[in-house]
Amino acid sequence: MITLNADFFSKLTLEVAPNLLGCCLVHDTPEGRTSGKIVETEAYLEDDPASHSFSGRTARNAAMFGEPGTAYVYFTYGMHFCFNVVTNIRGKGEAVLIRALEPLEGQELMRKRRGTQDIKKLCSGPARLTQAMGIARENNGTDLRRGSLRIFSRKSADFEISRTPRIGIKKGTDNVFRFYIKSSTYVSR
DNA sequence: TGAGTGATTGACT
DNA sequence: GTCAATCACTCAT
Repeated sequence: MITLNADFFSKLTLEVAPNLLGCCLVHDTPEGRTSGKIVETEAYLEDDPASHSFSGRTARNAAMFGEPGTAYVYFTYGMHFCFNVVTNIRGKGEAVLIRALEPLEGQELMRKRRGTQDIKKLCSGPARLTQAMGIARENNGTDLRRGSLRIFSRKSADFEISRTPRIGIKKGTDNVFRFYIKSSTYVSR
C-alpha cells in the first residue's frame, strides 16, 4: 500500500474527488483497525453556496482552509459527523466529502460501533462511515499522510465512474459534483 | 415522509 | 450579550 503524496491533494478539487475513488481509508484506534475502499465522494468548492467555506473562515470550518491532505471533520444535524479531505491550495477552503466506503478490515468492530449486522449499512452514508470508522472531532485538522487516520492510493483504476448532482443539499444543486464507482453496491443511494 | 437532534450563524438588542 | 433559523443526515414509519 502506498501513502498518497502532497501533490495528490494539491490539484483542483474536481480532479481530486474522482481520483479518491478506489483509495483506501484506514483508521487505527485502541479498539483496533478499521479500513474501507472509498466508493463515493462529493466536491465542495470555494465559490460554492453549499460549501461551509462559502461565507468565509470561522472557528468551525478553519480546518477546511488548512493544508491540502488534512481532515475536516464536522458535526451536523445535532447527531452526525461528516468526514472531508482538504484539497487544492492552503487558504482556498475547498474539500472533498467522503460519502461511502466498502468495508475491508475490522468489519466486526464496525458492526459493534454501528449496532447492525448488515454490511451494506455499515459505511453507505457520510455519517454512517464516520461512526463505523470511529472518526470524530479529534480527527479534525489531522494530517492524512501520517497519524492514526490515513489514506492510501488505489492499486488500479479498473472501474467506471458515474457523475450526478449532489445529495441532501439545498443550494448549488445545479453543480454535478458527486462521483461514485458505478459497479459498487456500497454507495449511499 | 417526517421526527429527532444540537452546533453554528447572523440578526437583532 | 440574546434568540431563532438553518443544516453537506439517519432511522423508523
